[in-house]
Amino acid sequence: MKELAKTYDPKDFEQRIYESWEKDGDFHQEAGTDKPPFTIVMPPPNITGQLHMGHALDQTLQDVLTRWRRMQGYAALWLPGTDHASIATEVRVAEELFEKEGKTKEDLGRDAFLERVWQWKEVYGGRITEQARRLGDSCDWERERFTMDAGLNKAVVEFFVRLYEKGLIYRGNRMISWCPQCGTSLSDAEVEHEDAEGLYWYFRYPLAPGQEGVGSNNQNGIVVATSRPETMFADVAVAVHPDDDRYRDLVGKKVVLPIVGREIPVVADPYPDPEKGTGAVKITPAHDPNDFEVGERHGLAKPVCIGFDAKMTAEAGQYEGMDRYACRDAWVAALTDGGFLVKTEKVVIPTGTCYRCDCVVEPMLSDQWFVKMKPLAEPAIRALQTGDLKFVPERFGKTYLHWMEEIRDWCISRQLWWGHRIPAWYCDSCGKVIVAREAPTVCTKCGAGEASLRQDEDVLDTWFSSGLWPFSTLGWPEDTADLRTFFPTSVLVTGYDIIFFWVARMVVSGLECMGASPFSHVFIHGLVRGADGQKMSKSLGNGVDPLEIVDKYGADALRFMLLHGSAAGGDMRWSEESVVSARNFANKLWNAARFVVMNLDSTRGALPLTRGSGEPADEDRWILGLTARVAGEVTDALEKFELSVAIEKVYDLIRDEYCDWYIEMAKARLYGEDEAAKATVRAVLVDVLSDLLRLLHPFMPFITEEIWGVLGKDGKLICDAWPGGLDSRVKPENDNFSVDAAEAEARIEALKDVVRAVRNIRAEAGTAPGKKVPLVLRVDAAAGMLSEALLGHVKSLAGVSEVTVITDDADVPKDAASAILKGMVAYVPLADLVDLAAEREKLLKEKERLEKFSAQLAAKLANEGFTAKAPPAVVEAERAKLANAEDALAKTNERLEALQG
RNA sequence: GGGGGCGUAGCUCAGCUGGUUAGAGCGCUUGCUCGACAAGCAAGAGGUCACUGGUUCGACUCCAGUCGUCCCCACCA
Repeated sequence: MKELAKTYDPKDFEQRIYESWEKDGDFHQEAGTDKPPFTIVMPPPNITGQLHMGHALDQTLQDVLTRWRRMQGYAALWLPGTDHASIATEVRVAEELFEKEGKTKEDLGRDAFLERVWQWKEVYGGRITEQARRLGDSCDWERERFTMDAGLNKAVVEFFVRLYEKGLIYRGNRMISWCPQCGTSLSDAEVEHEDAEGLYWYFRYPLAPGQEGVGSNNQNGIVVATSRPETMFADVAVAVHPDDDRYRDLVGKKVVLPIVGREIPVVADPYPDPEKGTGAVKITPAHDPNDFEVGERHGLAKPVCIGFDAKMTAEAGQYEGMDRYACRDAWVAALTDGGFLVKTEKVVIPTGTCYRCDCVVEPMLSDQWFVKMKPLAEPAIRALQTGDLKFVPERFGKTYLHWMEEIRDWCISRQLWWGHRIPAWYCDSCGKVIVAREAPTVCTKCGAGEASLRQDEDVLDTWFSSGLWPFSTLGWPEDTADLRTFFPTSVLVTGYDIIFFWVARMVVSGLECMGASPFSHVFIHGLVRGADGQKMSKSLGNGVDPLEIVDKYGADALRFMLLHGSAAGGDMRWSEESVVSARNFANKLWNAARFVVMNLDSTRGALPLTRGSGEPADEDRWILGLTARVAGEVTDALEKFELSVAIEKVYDLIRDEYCDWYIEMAKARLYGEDEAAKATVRAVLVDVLSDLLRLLHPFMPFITEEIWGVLGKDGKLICDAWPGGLDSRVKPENDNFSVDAAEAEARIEALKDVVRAVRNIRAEAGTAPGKKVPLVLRVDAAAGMLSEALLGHVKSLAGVSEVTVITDDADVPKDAASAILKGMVAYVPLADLVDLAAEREKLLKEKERLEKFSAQLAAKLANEGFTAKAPPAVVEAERAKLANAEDALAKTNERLEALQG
C-alpha cells in the first residue's frame, strides 16, 4: 500500500493521473454500445485563444456532467475541438505578419497567406487543448475535431448547397454592416452597440430656384438634423411624414443640397417621426438602413460617398480620398461658413462597432450572400414550445424565442480568406451563378469551359460552420454509427453571450439537416467577472489566468471554486480566497484519507476488508445511512443541473459529518482491544470514504483518483460506479448494513447535542482544555437513547470524566451549569467554576425566548385557518415543535426555581 | 422603446415549486501543538431577508408598485 504525503500537494499527482487516464483510453467512447448514450460537444474554442477563466468554468461544468454520467453507466462522450475563427484568426495572423515582416496579407497573396495561417494553426492551434488537459477535462481526444477538417468542410458545403437549392440562400445587394478595419461585412450579431457622445447638426436645405411661394412657413427651405453630415453627398431626398402639416406644401417640390448644388425632391413617407428633430429627414440610401428602405419605396438612386476603406469617394467631390471623420470636420466647417448651419445639439449617438477590432462599422450597400431565416426559424421556435429543446435556467428560452421571432436574414459572406470558401462559381460567358458540391469543370448554364468559371472570392461566416458542430463532428453528412449513437446530443453547456451567435444557429441547422434539435438541454452559465465585479479584460488588468491558479492551488481547487460559486445562469465573481478555501478542503480530505490509511496499516494485506461478524455501532449505521441519503440528494441536484448545490452537499458530508464526527467516534474502537469491532469500524471507514470519493470525483477528479489508488481499490475511480447509479458493476458496499438508519440518526443527533452542550458550557466557564469534567444527564424516562457506547463517545469528545444518567429530579446536582436539550437536561456540576449569576441570566434569557417562541406556535395552532388548511404534516410538525418548546420551557423554569432555592 | 437579472450577516454569495428558531465561505472574537489535518480543532458574536402595498391560515420565497443597480434586444434623423 502506498503512503500519503503529510500535506496535500496537487503537483505531485495531477499530471500523472491525467496522463494515465488519457493513455488508458478512459475518456474514449465507442459508438454502438448498448449503454444509453450521453453526449456533450464542447463549444470549440478559437485557435487564436488562450484558456481563460470563462473556458475554465464552461469546461468544468461539462466535465462534471460527463464524469457523473460516465460513472452512472452511460456511454458518455464529450467531444472536443477547436474553431478556425475566420475573422479573429485572420486579423491575428495579419497583424503578426505586419509586425514581423512589415507585409500586408495582400503583399503575400491569398494562397501564401493561407499557408501562413495553417502554419500558425499548427503551432498555436493545439495550445488551448493542451491547457484544457490541465483542468482535468475528460474529453475524448481521439475524436478531436477542427472546423476546417475535411469532413467538416464537406458538411459546410452540403449545408450551403441544400439551403441554396431550397431557395433559402440568396445573393443580394443589400445594406450590411461593414468593418473598414477588417475589410469585411459583418452579421448583425457581430456588431456591438455602444453609446457615444455626439452631435446633431441642423442644416438648412434651401428651396430650389423657381419653387418659391409654396407656403408661408417654408420660404427658407427645409431644416434637417443629422449626426452624419459627411453622408450628405449621397443624399437623394428629404422625407417628411405625409400627415405633417408643417411640410405638406413642400412634398413634391425640390430643395438644393447646400454647396453641392444638386437638387433633390421632398418626398412623403411614413418613416419620419414628426416628433423628432425637425420632422424632416435627409435620405441617404447607401449609408443608412432606414434611408435604404425609403429609397426603395420611392425608387430613388443610391449613390455612394463613403467607400469600403472608410474614405470618401468621388461623389464627395473635393473631399475624395479623405477619411470619413476628417471629411466630416471639413465639411461642417464649409457648411457653417456658407451659413447653412442652423444649430447643433449634444446627444448620445448609438454606435455600432466591430466585435473583433472595435472599429466603428459603416452601414454599406453591397453584394453579399444571405440566409433567409424566417422559414428556418419556425421549427426552431416550435422545438422550444414543444419542449424538445429546454433552456436551463428557463428564462433564457425567452431570450432565444424573442430573437427567433424577430429574426432577420443572415449575412453569411465575409470578405476574408481564412475560412470555408463559398461554393459558388460565376461564369464569365453567361454571367450566371453555379452553386455546387464539387468545383464545376464546365458551366452548367451555358456549357462554357472551366476557364470561364471563377469561384466566389468570399468565405463564410465562421458561425456558419460552428452551427453544424453537434453533427458535423459525428460524421454528417455521412450516415455514421457515431451519428446514430450520439446524436442528438444530451446537453449543450455555454455562456449566455453566445446564445444568438451559436446556440440559435445550431438549433436551426440541426432541425434542417437532422430533423431534430441537436440537444435536448441548453445549460447556460454566466461570466466569471474580475474581483472588482467588472468583466475580466486585458485593458482593465483584472484578468486571472486559470493556469497560474492551477499551478498554485491545483486544478481541483480551481474547479471547486468555479462550481461552488456558480448559480445557474448568473455571473460569478472571481475570488482567490475561495480557491484557497477549496484547496484547504482538499487538504482536509487528504488528511482524512491519510488517517484511514494509517489505521489500515496494521492490517496491511488484509484488504479487501470485510465487516466480519462485528455488530455495527450506531455511528456506523448513521454514517452509512446518511451517506446513502446524501448520495441520492446529490444525484437529484445533478439531474436538475444544480451543480453548486450538489458540490455543497458533498462538501458538508465530508467535512462536517465524516471528518468532524464519524472519524472522531471511530477512534474509540480503533484504539480499543476488541478485534472484531476494529475490523468493523475499519470496513465502515473505508466503505464510506469510497462512497465519498465517488460522490466527489466528478467535481474534484484528481485528488479523488489519487486517494482511490492509495486505498488499494480495484480499477480506477473514473471507471467506477456512481452510488445508486445505472450500472451495477459495483454494488454499493453499504447495502447489507443499512438498517435502522433513521433511529441511528436520531441517536447520533442526540449525542451531538450533548457533546455540543458540554463543550459550550466548558468554553463559557473557561474550563482548562485538559481538565475532565463530570456530566449528569437527566433524561426523560422514555428517551434513554444514549447507550453505554455512545456515552463513551461523549466522554472522549467533550472531555467528560464520568457520565451519570438520572431520571429523577431529586438527583439533580446543585451548583451546576446546565443545558436544556431535546428530552434531556445536561448538568455539569462544577462548583468552583460555575458562575451562578451568569447561569441564571442565561436561563432567564432562554426562558424569554422560549416563551415567545411557544406563544407564537400556540397562536398559530389556535388559528383554525391554519389547522384546517395547512397540510397535516405541517400541522403535526408545528405541534411537535410546540411540545418541545413547552417541555424545554418547563425544564428551564424548574431549573430557575432550583437555583433560587 | 421593449425584455430580463439582481438588491439576504462587515465582504462574496446559497436559500428550487410559500410552512426552517434564515444558511455557507471569508473576515471578526475567545480558547486550543489531546496519536489525520494550524491549509487544523472547538466555542461564539453578527441579519426588522431594499422599500410599500396585496394574495394567503402563513411570504425571504408568489403578485403589483417604488427606489437602487446591472445586462440583453431595437434602424431613431
